[in-house]
Amino acid sequence: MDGGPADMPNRKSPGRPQASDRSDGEARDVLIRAAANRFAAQGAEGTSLRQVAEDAGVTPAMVAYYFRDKSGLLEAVVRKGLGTLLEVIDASAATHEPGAFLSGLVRRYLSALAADPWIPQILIREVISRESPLRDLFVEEFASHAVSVVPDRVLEEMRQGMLRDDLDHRYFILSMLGMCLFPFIAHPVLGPLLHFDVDEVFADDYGTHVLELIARGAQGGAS
Amino acid sequence: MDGGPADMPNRKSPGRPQASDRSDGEARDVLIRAAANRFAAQGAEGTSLRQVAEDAGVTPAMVAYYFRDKSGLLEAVVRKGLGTLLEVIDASAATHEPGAFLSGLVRRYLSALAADPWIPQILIREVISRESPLRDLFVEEFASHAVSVVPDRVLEEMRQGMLRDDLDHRYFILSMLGMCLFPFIAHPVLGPLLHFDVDEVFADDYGTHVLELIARGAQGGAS
DNA sequence: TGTACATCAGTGAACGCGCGTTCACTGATGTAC
DNA sequence: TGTACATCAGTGAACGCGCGTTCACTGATGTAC
Repeated sequence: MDGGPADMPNRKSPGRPQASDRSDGEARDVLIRAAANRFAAQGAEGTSLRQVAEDAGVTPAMVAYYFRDKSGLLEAVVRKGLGTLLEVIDASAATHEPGAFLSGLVRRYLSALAADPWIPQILIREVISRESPLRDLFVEEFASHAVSVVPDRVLEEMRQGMLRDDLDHRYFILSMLGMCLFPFIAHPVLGPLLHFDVDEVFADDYGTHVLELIARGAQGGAS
Repeated sequence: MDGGPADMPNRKSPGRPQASDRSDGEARDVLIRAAANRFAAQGAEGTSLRQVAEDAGVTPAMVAYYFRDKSGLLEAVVRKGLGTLLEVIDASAATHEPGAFLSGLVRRYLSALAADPWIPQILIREVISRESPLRDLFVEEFASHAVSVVPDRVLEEMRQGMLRDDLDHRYFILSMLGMCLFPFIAHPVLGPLLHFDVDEVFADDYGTHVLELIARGAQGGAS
């Protein structure tokens, strides 16, 4: 019955695994992906490291090994999400065609969120609304850069006449962010009720809606 | 030193309290208010019943006494918030002046959220995005009613020519909800960065911004 | 109008479970001589 | 080219703390006779 050292198909066994056993991603990345999905679905406090570890196919002790503790794991997840969003901002800022910044940003933003819906969910639930060390990370690593780029470009589009110059740009940014983020957060409950799904097609259609709303407003001919 | 039965200024003592001791609100209401604030600031899972009880000036056992368990307390908090929002919808729906429904709804909505910022924070974090029994409560007690009223009135305003009839009303509702809710959720982190506060004055100014965005769009003369 | 009793609004100590975290090991891999 | 050793990637059992929850009580209040 004991066919030798290679008769266990499962990976779980003490000692350093053979290099051939290590599947595609390293344990560290697998943990981050598993944690991102769990944290988005259940909240970080509602998720146990045992759950995350089981999803990732490793032992909970691995969290301490790679991330020191649970908060380190959450921080790694958040850093990954913020990195994605920073790329979106910088890619949009690279365009200097007049009036193309805002529309490019909206489309890239929605597309990125549709690809990784855990990003807005975790940012809203674990970072933006909670007072925590992650808040500082968010401000230092992301918001300060975003705030130094986006409002300037919005004001520039106002000066170029692409946007009304009597807009309060702070309110405008708030409403843009709200429009773009909300569908991804509300999707679990409003998706079935309003019949929408968050995928690449939705990102495209909804982006068109948002940009048209900016361009023409929503009011009909009877103004 | 022992001056008799009335020498303890603090309330904590075994036995039923004297009627005169019972301060304004009953313990049940005090617990709901304390829980609403804590849950909004730290999340429900990040809040212990001992914290809530201490804020309310009672014993954690009181949660079981009035609400059976922690989930019952959260449910009571959510019911209270949904009740407030239902009143807002019904008050707005009572107006039958053409075109006044949507603007009235936005203004009342923002005003109600400014008065009780814990409502959007708890709805987003504990109800809307999480799969839980609260989701069903939300759908049955609130969303089904809201969905039976709001889209019809929006479609009516489209027919009356107040709104463009080529709008996708589902996307329109999503973007309106996002614009109205987001500032209250993001306020803890974006408030200091964008210099805004969520109070009655903000509700008024921001409401004007949102309604103008709907009415005219954001685009300048160079369209 | 007294009195006995049920009820009501709460206390406070204790329990047990699940969680994050720790720690002593293990066996494969890379490296110096 | 061997061999000894440090390192690396991971296991798995155990620990202790804090949490939600339970339970036996307590003393004021309302009520029936």
